[in-house]
Amino acid sequence: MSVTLKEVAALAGVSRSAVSRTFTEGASVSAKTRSKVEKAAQALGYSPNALASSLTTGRTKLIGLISNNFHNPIFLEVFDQFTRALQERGLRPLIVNLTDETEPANSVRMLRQYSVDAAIVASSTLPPSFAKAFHDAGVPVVHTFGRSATSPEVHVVGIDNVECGRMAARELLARGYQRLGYLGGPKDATSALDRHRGFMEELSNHPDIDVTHCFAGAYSFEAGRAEMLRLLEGSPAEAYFCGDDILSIGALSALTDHGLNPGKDIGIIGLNDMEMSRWESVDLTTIHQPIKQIITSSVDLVEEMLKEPQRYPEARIFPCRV
Amino acid sequence: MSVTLKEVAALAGVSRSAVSRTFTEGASVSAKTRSKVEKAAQALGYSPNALASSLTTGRTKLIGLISNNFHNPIFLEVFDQFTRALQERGLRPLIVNLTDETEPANSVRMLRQYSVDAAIVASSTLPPSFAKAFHDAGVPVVHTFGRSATSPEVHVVGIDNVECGRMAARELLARGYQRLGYLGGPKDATSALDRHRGFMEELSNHPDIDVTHCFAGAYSFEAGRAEMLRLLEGSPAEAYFCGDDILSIGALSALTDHGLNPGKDIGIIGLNDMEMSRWESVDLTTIHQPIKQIITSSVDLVEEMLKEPQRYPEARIFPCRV
DNA sequence: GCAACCTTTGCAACCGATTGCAAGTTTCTT
DNA sequence: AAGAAACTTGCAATCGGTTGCAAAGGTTGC
Repeated sequence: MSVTLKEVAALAGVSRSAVSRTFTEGASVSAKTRSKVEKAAQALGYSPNALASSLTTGRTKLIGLISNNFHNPIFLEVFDQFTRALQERGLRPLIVNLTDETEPANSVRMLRQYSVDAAIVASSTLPPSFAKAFHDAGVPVVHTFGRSATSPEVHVVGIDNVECGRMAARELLARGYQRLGYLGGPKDATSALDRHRGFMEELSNHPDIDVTHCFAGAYSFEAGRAEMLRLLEGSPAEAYFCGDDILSIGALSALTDHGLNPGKDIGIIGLNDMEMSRWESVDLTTIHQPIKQIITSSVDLVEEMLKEPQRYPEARIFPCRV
Repeated sequence: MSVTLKEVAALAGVSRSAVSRTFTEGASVSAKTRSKVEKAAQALGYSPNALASSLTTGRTKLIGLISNNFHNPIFLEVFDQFTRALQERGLRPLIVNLTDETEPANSVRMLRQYSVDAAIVASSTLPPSFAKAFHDAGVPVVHTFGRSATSPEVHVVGIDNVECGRMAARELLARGYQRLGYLGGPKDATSALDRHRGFMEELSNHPDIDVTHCFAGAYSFEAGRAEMLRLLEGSPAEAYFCGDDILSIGALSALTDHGLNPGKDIGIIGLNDMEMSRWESVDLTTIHQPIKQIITSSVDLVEEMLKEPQRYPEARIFPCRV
């Protein structure tokens, strides 16, 4: 089917080792044989089989990219950045879609079958224990968008969600709102829980402020919208902090439908910096998460782990801004 | 590092072949040895190395998934569906992000290095020649969202974009508009060109209708919005057919900003059925593309090609509806 | 011109599996 | 109970590469 080392060696009139060495960085080959080999390889259209060589070298350059978040539009950008960052470094992303699956066992087995060099868990709705399962199986792992505090067992790259919650609280206070609300989603996202915690923490210093909370049924436009509509039936707060931009957009849509003016009648502050939030003519106030840096840093970390697998777990936390 | 066949064989007290056969569908092993092997494998936590076996079997179950479309939100769903459909069938997606890259040579080489069993080119902005490069290199390929007409050389799965253009024209005519416009994007998307052609074709039967066209600078919200704003400066048509929903949404936003009421003051018809189009309180009329079926069918086709590589190229075209 | 050294090269073993073949077992016929 | 047929099993070669080792070749110094 495809051209092999042997055929190139035969054509070039050298041994198989010579061919192998020509394509190996830093191996000992004379200029003369190298050029003979290169000519032969060119003629036959040869390129080395990465999988076969991985057998002896123990490196596949395959990186498992694992996520369960295929609905939040922000993740399209996440995948874009990840795939590009990986391929720029000569690594290949092997995707695992975890929708409807929370058990790590399967993914771990699959990725070990393909001998990935490392895995990236990109999700805030997967528990730290999930990432740890890879670590325990001997697969170097980075948990991107993970929570730092409770898992010093694996590398984590992300933001300080508690601090983001505080920021949101401070921002709304600064704008003079008196009755605040938190609009969150399902409790399985550790990130949103942390944001909630930070929000409450900050407000506990202001006993005069009235604060309520409520939770939508999912992290989705529909759920955010439905929840806000429900709130509008009763007596809503003056401003809400939404656990995620996708909820914010839903909530905004509900406000508009009710003829309310977001930012004037009811304040909304989101988090994630979705491209869409800039689209809306009413510009949503949002807390910016430096996605690009987070991802670059995650991939850096992966590369470092390839060199030094036993590296001590590290948390890289990036600051956010309103 | 990880457990190998040999160790399992040693523990179970059988030959390596016996172990290999217990993990191979339809191989000849007695119940007794099978159970011995399974027990040993269990104890050691063994699972076969897919890459090593690919060496002899010639099958990796790796499928290249190639796209350059990481900005249109509809593609998050596309990736979701593709990755799930592939993994349900025991295949693994190896992603290639083609942003800023139009030369097939690199991707072809890379995917051959990893001996992918097949490739899926998922994009309407990549030329048929791109997909053909894989075919020529001996890699079975399916071009999803490709154009059927001019490339009987590779398998194509998608919709009839010309017919979609006609549908849009008929729909707008049925609503009684007299002055119609086409709002397209850059000319590199064959899909949008075909839609344009169908639109014009249909209208050529109605010489009494006034038709204009214009092109936005990109397939993006911003570009659609900017172009519509520009149109509103002059004397816009009564209704527009947009080459893609993302343009439609941008255009809608422009209308709203001008205090116009989409659907009443100016009609807009889009194409792609973005989730977002349902979000807008003003519901955008859009031509629905059966994404899920298209993808399932693409993956079916990939599977069939694995069995029968020389299969004659086929175009699978799905109907759309308004 | 010779010894000591460094570079280049091929041999052969190995990575982790699969598989054709032939020998050994078991089961079925008659 | 003997022979045929069917099933199991291990050996050894193979897939496409890599790499330690030792021999061969080339330099250098004296």
